[in-house]
Amino acid sequence: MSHATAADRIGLETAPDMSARAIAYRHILGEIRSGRLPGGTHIAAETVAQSLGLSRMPVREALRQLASEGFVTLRSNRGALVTPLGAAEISELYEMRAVLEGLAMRSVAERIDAPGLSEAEIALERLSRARHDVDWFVQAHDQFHDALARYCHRPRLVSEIERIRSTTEPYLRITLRMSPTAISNTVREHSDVLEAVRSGDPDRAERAMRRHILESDIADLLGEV
Amino acid sequence: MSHATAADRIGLETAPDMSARAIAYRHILGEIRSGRLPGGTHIAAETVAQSLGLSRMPVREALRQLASEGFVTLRSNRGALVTPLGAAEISELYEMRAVLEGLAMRSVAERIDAPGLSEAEIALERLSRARHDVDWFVQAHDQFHDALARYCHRPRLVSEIERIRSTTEPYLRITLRMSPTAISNTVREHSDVLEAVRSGDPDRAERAMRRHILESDIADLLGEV
DNA sequence: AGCGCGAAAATTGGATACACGGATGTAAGT
DNA sequence: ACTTACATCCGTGTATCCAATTTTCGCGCT
Repeated sequence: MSHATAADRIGLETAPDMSARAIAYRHILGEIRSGRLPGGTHIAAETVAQSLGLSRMPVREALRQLASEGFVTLRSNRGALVTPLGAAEISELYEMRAVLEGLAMRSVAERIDAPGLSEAEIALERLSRARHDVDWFVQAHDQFHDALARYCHRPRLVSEIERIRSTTEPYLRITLRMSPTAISNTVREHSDVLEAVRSGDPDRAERAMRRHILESDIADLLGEV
Repeated sequence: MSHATAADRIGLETAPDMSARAIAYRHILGEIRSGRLPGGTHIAAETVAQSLGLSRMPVREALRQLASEGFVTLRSNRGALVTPLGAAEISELYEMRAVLEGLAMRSVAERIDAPGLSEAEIALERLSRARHDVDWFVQAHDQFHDALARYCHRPRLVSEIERIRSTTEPYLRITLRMSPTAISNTVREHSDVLEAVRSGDPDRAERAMRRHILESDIADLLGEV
């Protein structure tokens, strides 16, 4: 594995001694999240195996895992397919993330400390510098949400939220490329959420996050892809 | 495959032409959900393969899938382990299910029709006949929740709810065996939920389901396992 | 007798090989 | 010329085989 894979480019750290399955998993997931493999694309296990220099087996297992996480769809005897999401499914995923991340903010509001708040503020700062850079925006956006969510002390909840956010990421990128002005409005939305969390009131923090995810400008635009 | 596997006993339908991977998946999941494989149990791929009359490969893929769904934990080069859940993790899963199933009830309240309501009533009727039969209770309980959830028209939300409920099922069984009287109280709780859904008010339906899952007698008992 | 080191056995991860099923292209018949 | 049936090919699903790592058991040492 000398050449850089897609995983490197989206910030997934790459350990030197990774299992072949993990290599395949990160590579394919990176290609999907970045949008280089659009919904509906057929993924041939053999092709991926050859381009990564390993056999079909770990690739198969990676695809199986990606399928159970919803990133790809397996049709029996017909291989894998990047799961295409329609407008209804995207809004379904946004609704799920809204209630889960709202739940997380309840305990985050009660637990977060100074380092956590300043990490969120740093991410917010980076968000405001994103301008028209989609990669920069997505990374800062993830950093903001992750920084807060981590403080809920609920590992399964956190990884579920991250999974859902990853699933909709390619469509977020498309939306941002089509409507670059949407980026600027989000800084205010996120600072409202941060303010609600800082207040320490669980109900207010939950409401703020739910509202942010469901009623943001971007959420409105996403349905139109 | 002549002998009955665990999957048969918990109501997973068994198609005659199932892939070896699907057979292994259903078998292991059935053993875990039923509680015959308690948390912490080591699952040897070779053993499972032999007892089902197939090779290790499809078993490995089944374990990989179960791992990505949280039922088992894989430690590299050290095989699979039935994921043991502590009190904190169980209540985390209950919280997640509460907000997700609450979300589902919002659109269920607006969409459900006469057949849906009567299916839920039939399940409620069966619940009231469960008495001390844990298997009967779990099946009727699943039927009630699934009958309602299906009407939200959000397939990912539904399967996520079912996955979480499956994950906590073995601990529910333990709790019920220890406190058989808990069963009788649940009929009233569920009929309250049904009433809220029948009212057609999304806010009321969501609140009722959230409250039911988080504050039921059983939820209180689960932490004590 | 207890602890530690080392070798053997078992088990997992990965690769190669084989069988089955679906898809495509060609040829024959209408 | 168009449709249909058959054969071939490509790709997936499963099994067997090999390598590597972990675990266990036995032996020697303190």
